[in-house]
Amino acid sequence: MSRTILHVDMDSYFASVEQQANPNLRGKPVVVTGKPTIKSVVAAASREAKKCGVESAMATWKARRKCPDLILVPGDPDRYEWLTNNFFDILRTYSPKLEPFGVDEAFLDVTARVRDYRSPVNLVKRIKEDVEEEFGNWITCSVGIARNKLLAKLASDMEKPDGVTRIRDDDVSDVLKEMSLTDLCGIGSRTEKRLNRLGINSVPELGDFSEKELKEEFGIDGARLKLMGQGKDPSPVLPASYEEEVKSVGNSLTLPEYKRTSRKALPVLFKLAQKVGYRLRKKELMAGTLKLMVRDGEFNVEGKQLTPGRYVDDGNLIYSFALEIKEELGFPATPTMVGIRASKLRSKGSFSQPLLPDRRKREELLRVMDEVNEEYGKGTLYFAAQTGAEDLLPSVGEFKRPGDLN
DNA sequence: TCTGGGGTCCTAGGACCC
DNA sequence: TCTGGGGTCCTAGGACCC
Repeated sequence: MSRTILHVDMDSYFASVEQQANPNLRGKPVVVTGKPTIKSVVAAASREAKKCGVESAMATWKARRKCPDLILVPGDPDRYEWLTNNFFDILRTYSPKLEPFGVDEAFLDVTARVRDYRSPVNLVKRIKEDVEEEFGNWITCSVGIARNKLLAKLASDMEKPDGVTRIRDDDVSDVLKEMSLTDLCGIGSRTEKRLNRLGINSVPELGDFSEKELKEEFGIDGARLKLMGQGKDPSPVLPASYEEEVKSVGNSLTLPEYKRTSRKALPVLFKLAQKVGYRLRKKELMAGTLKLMVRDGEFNVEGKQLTPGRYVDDGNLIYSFALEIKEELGFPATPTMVGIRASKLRSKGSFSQPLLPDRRKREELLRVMDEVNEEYGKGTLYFAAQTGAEDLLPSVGEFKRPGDLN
């Protein structure tokens, strides 16, 4: 039976949220960045900024050159996440089969509900009305309608912002002719190059290509690629909540030039460890695996992970394990980025053993620190080592006294 | 004026256990 | 003593997405 799948994509999400919240920003070229410095990059551009050629992932200095009046706004991830959950809740009232795709997109299988609205387009109109009612008229979404996720995603991109695009079954081959290989979600620049080497330069060519040869080149992905070339995608919409889906929590930072030595990078690593720890605690998660990543001067990224046999959510411990990994991994002479990622996550509630007194005190300390920082602003309380004084940093093995072990 | 920062999924090999 | 095969966990690395 034919399915009806929607792909709902918020337009210029972060930027629209800021414009909705602050009327002074409306109608103006706005860009949301991590930090509002000229060295960062564009996380989201308002439609006005896009008109001057500003794109996401563009360096802010470049964006400013394209658009001298550009307003930089620091992002507020917590607020976006909160809004995202509301957004998904709205969509769920139309179908429980909701699959979040990033923070501002979702697939929705409305096959069973289309009849109630006479046509999928009518159903989408209702969704758009709900979104406007909930978020205000500055926040809009674009929706693609098609028989599968691949095509729905393609469709939502065809008319933006505030668009509704339906790809009917009869139109699939005409639409695919107009698309480039990388327009298909799942084909990036690397895969495109490999396809080109096989003589495949367009989507229909991919669909017609020998499956056997595709499998020889891409292994198990070969069959999927051929289907993609034909506009086919059997994958189901997998219901999940945004929260449930978190598989890892990590932070990384490109080092400013004067910190690109092994020694100077350590305080940065310590800060990142604290940040990862804080985020884990806030989500009430513990991590069983930690990964340390470094990028060298040639932009090669190397990583090494460790599963220490215990679960952690304490930044100092995370740092301590990161140091252990570093001893094995070694650091490049000129590290340009460092990062820590925590995975193998378990909810804190699933640990039932009573804590040893040392551990309990430590937990209490962190809880108080987190509370103070939430109440009075980030960075109100921090460990002395976070000031960047290298001699205050914990060393390998610290925080791992016997009493600390599970 | 090279190239941020947050993620996901997949594969493949090795260790270990039954 | 030698043998096979399956399952699971861990790690490294690649590719892709927003």
